[in-house]
Amino acid sequence: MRAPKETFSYPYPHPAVTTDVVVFTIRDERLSILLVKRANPPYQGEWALPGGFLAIDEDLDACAARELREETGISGVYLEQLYTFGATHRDPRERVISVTYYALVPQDALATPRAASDAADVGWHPFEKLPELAFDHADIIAMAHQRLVAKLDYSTIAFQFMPETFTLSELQCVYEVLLNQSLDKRNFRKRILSLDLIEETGKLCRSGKHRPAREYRAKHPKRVEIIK
Amino acid sequence: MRAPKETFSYPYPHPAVTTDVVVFTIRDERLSILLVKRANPPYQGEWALPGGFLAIDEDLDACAARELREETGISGVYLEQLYTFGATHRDPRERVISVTYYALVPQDALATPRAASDAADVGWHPFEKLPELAFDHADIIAMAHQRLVAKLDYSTIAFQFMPETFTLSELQCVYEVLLNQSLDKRNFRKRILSLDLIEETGKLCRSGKHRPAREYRAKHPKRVEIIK
DNA sequence: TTGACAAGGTGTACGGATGACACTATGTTA
DNA sequence: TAACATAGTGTCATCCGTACACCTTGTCAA
Repeated sequence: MRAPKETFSYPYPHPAVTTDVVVFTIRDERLSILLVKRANPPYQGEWALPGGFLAIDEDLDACAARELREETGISGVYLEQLYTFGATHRDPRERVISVTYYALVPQDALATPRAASDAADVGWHPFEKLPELAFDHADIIAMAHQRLVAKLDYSTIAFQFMPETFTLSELQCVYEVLLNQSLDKRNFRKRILSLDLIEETGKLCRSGKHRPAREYRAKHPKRVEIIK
Repeated sequence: MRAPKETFSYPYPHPAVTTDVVVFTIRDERLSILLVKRANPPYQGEWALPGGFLAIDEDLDACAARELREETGISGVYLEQLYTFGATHRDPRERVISVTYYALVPQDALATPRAASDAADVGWHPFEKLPELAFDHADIIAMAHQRLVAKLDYSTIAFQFMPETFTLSELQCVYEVLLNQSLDKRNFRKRILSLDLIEETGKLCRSGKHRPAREYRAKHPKRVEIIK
């Protein structure tokens, strides 16, 4: 991918620029984060966020999307710039500025992510018990989580965790996991339906030995609306 | 400042990294932004945001604060990272990633800013009638304004526009300018005082031929609290 | 001295939104 | 056909946001 044949010179020192992505999903009713095990130094063998160096002719958003796709096989998901981390010694190799993003992956996404060449392993880790992380990636995750929870309050960002169709109970479960508290079923339904942003598909969702639930879909699945 | 004696070489191309700062204040009951007129190409003679290149051993926040101080003489003000702009051809010279910040300057700050060596001029411009701007700086300002207005709703960020002591009418005026609408005096006072984040100094503020107003100060002037 | 001026400072009542709360409905399975 | 497990539904009390008008007080000029 990066095969040096020449060198690139500048009259002033330049930092390297990377993008790193905090990928959230909800698995088994737990908020989880996708991590890759580093195959090479520094921090060889430790878990880190997917990410990598910006190509010189590539937009930042494109770089984040590409790294995500290359390192985990995930694409087409919600991706938003988070913050830029640039402390002077956050990478022992050279000065590195990391433009960080966060991504939200729907629950069902059959994303058993595959490891890329420069990763020894890839896997989902529950947010509540993350391993030790390389670089300042624990700080990045903390900020991403903060942003995600804040956005629950004033946007429909949680819909990005849902598959194309879903039931109200499933949606409520996502909110409960993210907020880490249980919600009243009637109030929850009242509030969500009053937004007028989801509609019934007309189908029922059968699962288990009990009454089937109505199936819904987002009217604009890709859109994150600001509410209230 | 940047006197090249040698060159710096890397096995892969590196972008340049800059910080740019959107400096807001309120002057004459108008939201205003500090711009510098560029003394050198590209965009020579056009207005731009204060900012400049990141030193290789300098933190991002420090770079923004330094550029602000060097180019305008302003320091010690509220400064927060906004967003990172990195479109591939936003600077004609080379690939440049701009980590942008916004700053809030108190009303009274006797900041008649002084022009630095690489600026032909420095001055405040009303947000409502900005000149043509260099690079993608108009986009940066638009995003900063959006962030600022959003934060009014759920934080005490507006206090950062106030001098050390101020009256409730002055504070209300700041909110009215930022929200671009008039507010009810009683409701405004009720809401602000109920936060319990400002206190009376005990002094009165005389100005004009009318009843003097009580003077207040923020209990924690440097802190921006999240409210509600 | 006094009266006009101009902004400072104060309370109440209404309506909508939010939060608490419990039972019936329906498909599955044994 | 009965037990089970989740789906689905409405009301009432409380709180919060908003609308609204008059008295107070220092200044200044007549």
